[in-house]
Amino acid sequence: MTVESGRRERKKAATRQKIADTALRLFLERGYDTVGIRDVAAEADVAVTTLFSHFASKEALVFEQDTAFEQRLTEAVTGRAPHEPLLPALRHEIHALVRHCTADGNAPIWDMVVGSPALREYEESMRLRHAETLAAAIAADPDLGRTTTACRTIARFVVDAYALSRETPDPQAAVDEIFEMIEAAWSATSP
Amino acid sequence: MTVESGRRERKKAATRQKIADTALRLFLERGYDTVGIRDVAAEADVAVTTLFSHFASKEALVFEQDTAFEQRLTEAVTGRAPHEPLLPALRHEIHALVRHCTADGNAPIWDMVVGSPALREYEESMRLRHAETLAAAIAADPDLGRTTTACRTIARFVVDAYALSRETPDPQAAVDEIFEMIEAAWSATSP
DNA sequence: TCCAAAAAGCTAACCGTTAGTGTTACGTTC
DNA sequence: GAACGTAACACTAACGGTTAGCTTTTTGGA
Repeated sequence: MTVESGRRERKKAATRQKIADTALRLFLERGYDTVGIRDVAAEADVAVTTLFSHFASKEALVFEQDTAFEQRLTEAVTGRAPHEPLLPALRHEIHALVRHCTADGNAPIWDMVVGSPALREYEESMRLRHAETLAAAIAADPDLGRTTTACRTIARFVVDAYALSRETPDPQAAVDEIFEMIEAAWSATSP
Repeated sequence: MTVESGRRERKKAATRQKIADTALRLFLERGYDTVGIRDVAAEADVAVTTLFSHFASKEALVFEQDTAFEQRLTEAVTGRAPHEPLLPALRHEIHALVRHCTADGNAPIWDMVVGSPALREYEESMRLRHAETLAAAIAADPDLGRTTTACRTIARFVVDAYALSRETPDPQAAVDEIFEMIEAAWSATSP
C-alpha cells in the first residue's frame, strides 16, 4: 500500500514544476508559437514523453492553475455560511478571480493567451468544464431547489461573466453589471 | 474586375461539395478519428492541399453550415418587424435551430460531434464567434439602447441556451425554461 | 540486498497542416 | 482567336504536436 513517503512525490512535483516554469519562461521570451515542445523539453532537461506524462497538451503548460481555479469556484458555493445567498458569494469570487487575472504581473501571460487562437480555444473548453462542476455544486445544495437545467444555465452565465468582464476596459464594473443580469435570471427560477 | 461568369465558380463549388460529402460519408462510416485527411482527399480524388484550400481544418469539414447558422441568428435580430421585441424573436429562432439539430436525420452527425473532443471544442469556439456577431447585431439596433456589455452578455446567454438545451432530454422545453431566465436578465438592463 | 513499481528516457512513427513549386483550366483583353 | 494573367489544383517534403513501444533508472519496501 505505502503512504508514498514523500521523496517520490516531491521529485515528481519538482519535475512538473520545472517543466511548467521553463515553458512559461520560454513562451514569454520567444512567443508561444515560436517555441516548440522539443525546445521546452530540452531546456527543462527532460524527455518529450516525460513532458507529456505531466501535461496533456502544449496548451496545458500555460494553464497550470486549472484545478485551483475550479476548486475556488465550487468552494465559493459549498463553503458559504448557512442561508448565505448563492449569487453574492459567486459574485465575490468572480471579482477576486478577475482581479487576479488582470493584475499587473499577469498581464503578459494574458496577452499571450489572447494572441494565440490555440490558447483561447483551450481556455474556452476549460471554462465549460468549470461550468459543469460548478453546476454540480449548485445542484447539490438542498436549500436551493432548482432544476438541473436552471443550475447548469446559471453556472454557464457565471463563467460567462468571468470571460466577458476580463475583456472590458473596467473589468470590476463589468462583473457587477453582468451579475445584476444573472441575479435577475436566478430569481426568475425561484420555486 | 470580372463577373466570374460561371464555369469556374461552378467547378470550385462542385469540388468543395464533393470533398464535404465524401468526408461526411467516410466519417459516419468509419468514425471521425479513424479517417485521416489523406483518406478523405484520396476518396474525393483531390490533393491534400486542395482540400485545405477549401476547408481550414479537419473539423471544418463537419460544420459546413457554419455561416448559414450565423446568418440565421443575426437575421432573427435585424429582420424583425418594427417594435417587435428582441427576445421572443430570438427564442423562436433558437427553437427552430434546436429542432433542426435534433431531427432524426441529423442524429448520427450530432452523435459523432459529441463523441469527438476535437469536434466539441471546435463547435464551442464556433459558438463564441456566433455570439460576437449576434452581440454586434443587437448593439446595432437603435431602439434597444443597451450597453455594449449587456449586448455581449445577452448574446452569450442566447447561444448558451442553444448549447445547453440540446443536451437535455426535452430540448424544446429546455429552450423555454432558459429563455425565461434570459428574459429576466434582459429586463434587468432596461434603461 | 533484492524486488516491484513508478518515473523517466529513447526511438520512431502518426497525423494535421503548411510552404514551396509547378501545371492546368479558365476568363479577359487586344 | 491568340496571348496573357490568374485562380484552382497537384505534388513533394517538411514541420510540430502527440503517442506507441520498449528500455533504463530511481525509489520504497520486504
